[in-house]
Amino acid sequence: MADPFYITTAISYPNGPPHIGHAYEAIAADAMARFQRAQGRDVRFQTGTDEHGLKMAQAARAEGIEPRIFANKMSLLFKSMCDTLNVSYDRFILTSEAEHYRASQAIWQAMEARGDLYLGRYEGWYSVRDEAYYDESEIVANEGGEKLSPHGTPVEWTVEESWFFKLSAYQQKLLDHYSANPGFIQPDSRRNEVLRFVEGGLSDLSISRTSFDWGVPVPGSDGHVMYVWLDALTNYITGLGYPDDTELWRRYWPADVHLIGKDVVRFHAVYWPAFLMSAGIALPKQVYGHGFLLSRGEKMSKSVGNVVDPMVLAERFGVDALRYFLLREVPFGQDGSYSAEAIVNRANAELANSFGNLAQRTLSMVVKNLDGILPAAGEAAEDRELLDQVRRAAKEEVPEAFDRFAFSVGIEAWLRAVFACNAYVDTQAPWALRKTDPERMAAVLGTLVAAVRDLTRAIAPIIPESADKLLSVLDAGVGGGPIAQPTPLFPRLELPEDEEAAA
RNA sequence: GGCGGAGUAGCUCAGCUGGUUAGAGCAGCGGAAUCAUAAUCCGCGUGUCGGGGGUUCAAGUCCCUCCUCCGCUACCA
Repeated sequence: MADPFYITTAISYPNGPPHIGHAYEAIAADAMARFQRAQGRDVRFQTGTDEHGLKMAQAARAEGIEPRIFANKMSLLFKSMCDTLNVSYDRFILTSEAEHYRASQAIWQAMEARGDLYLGRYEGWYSVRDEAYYDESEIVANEGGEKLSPHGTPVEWTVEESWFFKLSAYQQKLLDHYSANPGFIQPDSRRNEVLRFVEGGLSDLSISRTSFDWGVPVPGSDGHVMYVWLDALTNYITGLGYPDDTELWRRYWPADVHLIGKDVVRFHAVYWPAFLMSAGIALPKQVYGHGFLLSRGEKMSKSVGNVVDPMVLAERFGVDALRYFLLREVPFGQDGSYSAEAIVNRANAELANSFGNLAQRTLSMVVKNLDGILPAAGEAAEDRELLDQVRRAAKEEVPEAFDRFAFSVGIEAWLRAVFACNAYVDTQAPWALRKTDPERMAAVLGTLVAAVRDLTRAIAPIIPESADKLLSVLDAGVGGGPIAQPTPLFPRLELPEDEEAAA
């Protein structure tokens, strides 16, 4: 049986609709999942939403509905985003599901049985109106000397009973794990930050709350619900059937990679492995913290009004153009910049003009001059040379890069091969051969067909819909039957009027 | 404050353990071609490699220092 590969995204916090960052992570994880499937791995891919915690409870209250109703409603937006973007998840998990409660309580009890949990007191500046604790550094005083939260609400020093996890006991174990598994946290820049953080010492972690009740109840401790991150992280094993000894569990745990944003690296690279060690569960093989997408170089925020709705982009530019852009433009792991004109430029130059047009001109000539019958690849030196180059890109360079999340690197290698094909077309000039040497023309077109097929398969994880469309045309000709007159794969995009003004 | 990263052509960036005339893509300019979504191909890049100092036969590439930006983290008020 094929080698298993379990990949997860972080679960999204749906206190608002999905933004481009959620789409980015889902698309990257999907590209990896599709790539690994194409490599023959037995892939399990999980994503979902994280619905507990104070902010969700507050957002629900603002809409005047129950947290659970609100959560389910918002979660649907994320699921439908994934569906629209062709994100091929096997499991879309909701942390409000009953089985997730069971899994979260089970891991709690396993940690408790280890002796790592104790009841203590959590103290801090608490705002009754916000139902939230604020750090000392966030507190400001007004003219009367009254302490205020960042939102201007009064705060008071509050002491609350809370369960704690002995995170401090895991400092050395974590450091040992990091050094024994250098690839555990990627990229290296994130790894170094985590190392320094852990080396600096770990405090015990407050893992329950009594100030609100929208969460997983702590077993045997009325009034306490679990700290939202404890239950959120548990989603990765809930989805495999934990705590039951299921087939999924035996097959896919430990996960191959948790793909997450750089903002939540600490939760995944410090807290989660410590929880798992405590519960006696194997650790995931890798935590990969990707970068953020910036809007024209600036952080997206609701107040600036530059938050981008991925569904609008997909509608405007096409799902594959969007997927391609996000993975092509930004070196994965780093922050990157997005803009409408950048999408249009990439999609037009690389997808429509270079690759789409290569397929179009090739297939058009096959239909027009060979009655749509796919010819065999040529045997001349220049034919072999081209195919060698294409195959080196498609079967070595692209997979090597994709395997380590270096999507932009792989796509660049792919593009160089596409350029080589276009140069080959111009050099060979099959339209001239049509009159002088029809056999040679067929050999040239056959070479191109073979090249296009390899290139399409290589890029399929990035642009699955378009790749499938093209491959189905090519496959139709495999039995010797004629292929139909092709239609352009990628429309040339126009920059929308309002974006032109903004540019 | 501490730790880390970055500052290279108009733009985005490559440049590994120091070594031939510092590179790529995009944009721009010139030319060719006309099969194709006016889509392609070929040619053209003298930039104080952030500033200053130093080590070396030789430094974007090492050392010191200064400036700017970013990330993680600490702390004071």
